[in-house]
Amino acid sequence: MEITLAALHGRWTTLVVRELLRGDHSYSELRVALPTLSDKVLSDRLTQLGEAGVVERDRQPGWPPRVRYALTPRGQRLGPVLQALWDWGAQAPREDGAEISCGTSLL
Amino acid sequence: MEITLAALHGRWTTLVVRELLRGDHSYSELRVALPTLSDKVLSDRLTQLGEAGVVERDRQPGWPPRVRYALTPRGQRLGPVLQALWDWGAQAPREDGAEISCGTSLL
DNA sequence: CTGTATCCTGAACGATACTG
DNA sequence: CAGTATCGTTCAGGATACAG
Repeated sequence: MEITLAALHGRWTTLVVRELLRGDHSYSELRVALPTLSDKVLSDRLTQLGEAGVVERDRQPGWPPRVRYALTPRGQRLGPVLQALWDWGAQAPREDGAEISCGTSLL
Repeated sequence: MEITLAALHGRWTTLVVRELLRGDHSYSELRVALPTLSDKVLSDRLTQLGEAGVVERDRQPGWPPRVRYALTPRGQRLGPVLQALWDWGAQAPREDGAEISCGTSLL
């Protein structure tokens, strides 16, 4: 559990993972999708996630430089985890019973 | 999802919740079960979790003061969430396939 | 017993500017 | 395009002492 929390450490990490769950992205695509993150933080998170074995960096030769970020198999398995986080947050306001009916997905 | 992460905010929050998933506890029982937390942090987490509607504080009259902390129904529903975090962390080291066979539980 | 008050440190965050 | 460097701010966390 500590491992997971360490991998997801940081306020924005889950958002980055969520974005990559939809498919791989370039750096600028991530920047557009997550405008609240500064360059530094986005870079930090990508590095951290790389070290955690969650994302893979694919640098393509040529000019201009193109880099694609994709989830590793291990990263893909974070899908259910994020879904669990999402679900609890979505149903949390209700005291008990009577959950939100539709099967909302985070994707 | 932000709601969930806000509720679980802090390095030690999940450990407090995990402890309370086993049943309600007094303050001193929590302190013994979680020796790594300073008084301040434990108090902070309990207050935060109270405001998040996850734990309930039950102050009993008389002397010496006795207080019991218990999860609300909403807090109980964090069980599967923590389990998801636990599971990912437990299987993460393996690249793919061949998971840890036993159905380890965090409780 | 059950906490709160205070002070301190280190880490995350955010903005901006700059490099390969 | 894809980042890194630097700097200042903010905030969680740890230790200790004190209070209801």
